[in-house]
Amino acid sequence: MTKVRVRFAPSPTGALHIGGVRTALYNYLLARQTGGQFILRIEDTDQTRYVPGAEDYIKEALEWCGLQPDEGPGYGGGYGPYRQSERKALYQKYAQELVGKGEAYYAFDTSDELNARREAEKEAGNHSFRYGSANRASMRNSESLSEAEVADLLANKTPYTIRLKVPQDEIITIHDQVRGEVQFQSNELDDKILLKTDGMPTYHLANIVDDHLMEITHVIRGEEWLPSTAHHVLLYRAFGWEDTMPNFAHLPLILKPTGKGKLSKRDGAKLGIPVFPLKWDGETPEDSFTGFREFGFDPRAVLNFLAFLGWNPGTEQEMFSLEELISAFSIEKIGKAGARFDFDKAKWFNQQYIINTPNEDLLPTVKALLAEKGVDQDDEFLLTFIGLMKERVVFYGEFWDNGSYFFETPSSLDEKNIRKKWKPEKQPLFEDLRDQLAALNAPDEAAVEGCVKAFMEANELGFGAVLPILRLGVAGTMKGPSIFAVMALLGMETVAERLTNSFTTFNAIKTANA
RNA sequence: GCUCCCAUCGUCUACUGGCUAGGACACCGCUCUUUCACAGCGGAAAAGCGGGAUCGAUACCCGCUGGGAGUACCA
Repeated sequence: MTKVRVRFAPSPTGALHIGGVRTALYNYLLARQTGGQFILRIEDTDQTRYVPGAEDYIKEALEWCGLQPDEGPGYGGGYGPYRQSERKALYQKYAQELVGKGEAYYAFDTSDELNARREAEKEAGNHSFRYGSANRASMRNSESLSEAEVADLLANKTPYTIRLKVPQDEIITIHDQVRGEVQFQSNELDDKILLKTDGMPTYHLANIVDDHLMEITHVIRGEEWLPSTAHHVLLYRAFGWEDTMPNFAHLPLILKPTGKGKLSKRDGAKLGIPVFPLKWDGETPEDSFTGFREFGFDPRAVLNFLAFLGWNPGTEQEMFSLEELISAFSIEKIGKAGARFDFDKAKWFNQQYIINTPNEDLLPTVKALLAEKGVDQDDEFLLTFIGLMKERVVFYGEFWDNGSYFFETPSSLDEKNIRKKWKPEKQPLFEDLRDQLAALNAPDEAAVEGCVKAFMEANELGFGAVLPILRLGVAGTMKGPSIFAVMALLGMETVAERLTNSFTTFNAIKTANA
């Protein structure tokens, strides 16, 4: 396979959307698979939309996912700078080159004039006004004005844009690796602005210049770019770079979980699900969002989940490590239709990852998370705890949420079940069991089980009469791992103490309810 | 409005010009477990519609419908 150079080129206007992470992933996979380079380029040519911190967010998000760029701002590489704002002079030079070649021209129409024209056309019933070959001559530009007039306007520092001179009556064919051949009629295309009045390039110019200079071989990006690809092809042609034009692959969009349209940050807030990799602290609460990381996702699960949104290996395997994705990935297998964001599936992936990760590998994450809750337990205890809990956990945070009773007296009690199961008259019996357990010397799970079973037999009691009381008394809940294992880990001292206190509490609950 | 893209279970999807259209998530039931979960087993669940070409179409072509994107001195 030929070596590739691919780029992920986000705009630093806020938090990186999860769809962007998928785009980055696909680019990364292709680069790794071929021994090529994965490049991060920051497209910050719109100064009005620039958001401080967004670039750091993008990098942190990629790194959290394990998608380290080979080149990019802060990552080195011989094709820099990788921030478009630092390449301004370059774009101006290339824009001028195009004007010189007659492939682009100066346009002096102001935004206000253009808006007024659009309005007027609309009133006249023309809903699709565009600045293009059909009406270019009636606008104020170096195509319609005399050379002297243009020279004069330029000499007077009249603000201008540079527009691409789209040819007339041509069919532009693009070859998309996902969609096949797509054709556009050039008369439908407008003369896109390449250089804005502030001297900054638009996406179209900067993108083509950079992809060319950075020797990009494959452009893998969202489907929203498909319509403007015709312009991009025209640009390659205008520069005479057709022979090194990259391959295009336009990815299907990620759609809302329910309803119409593509996934938006509002869906996250509305449905209480993350749509960003990491949390984003905006200026206002409305502009602040949680991320998959904060939700308790393992980045491997996020990647695995995202990989399958719009791509499928064609086999029935679903769990893929990054390494496996690298070798299995292929552009040909990317789907064409938009994919709905299915949070349930994301949860399932996460659960699978947690279950299938060795306890030792889970330890650092779980330990850090418990430390925040003030837990200070030795690794041996924690490892057993993880083994007991991991198949009952979907998000990392649930190790604490569902297992805090391993570290402190249960804070909440399942009163409903206590009322149902607790028989005050049986208290002496359970005190007897408690004492028998307390007499055990550091028993393991089997020993605890043996003790309880012997007790049940001696008193002719069934599991249903004893186990729920033990569970409720020790953990406060009916849910959880084997009660024998829980007690063995907790130790008999703690067990006896909790049971003693629980009997009192149980009676209180009973009488309060009576 | 105009341009472009898309169309298999509720969701993500597989396969194929001829098969009971396969898997996964979610859902329902059973087993395991007197908890929860995991796991196993089973169930319900799909080719949008209409035309063609073909001996035969979910598959190829056309139209319709539906969905999506673009249409900025935003990316």
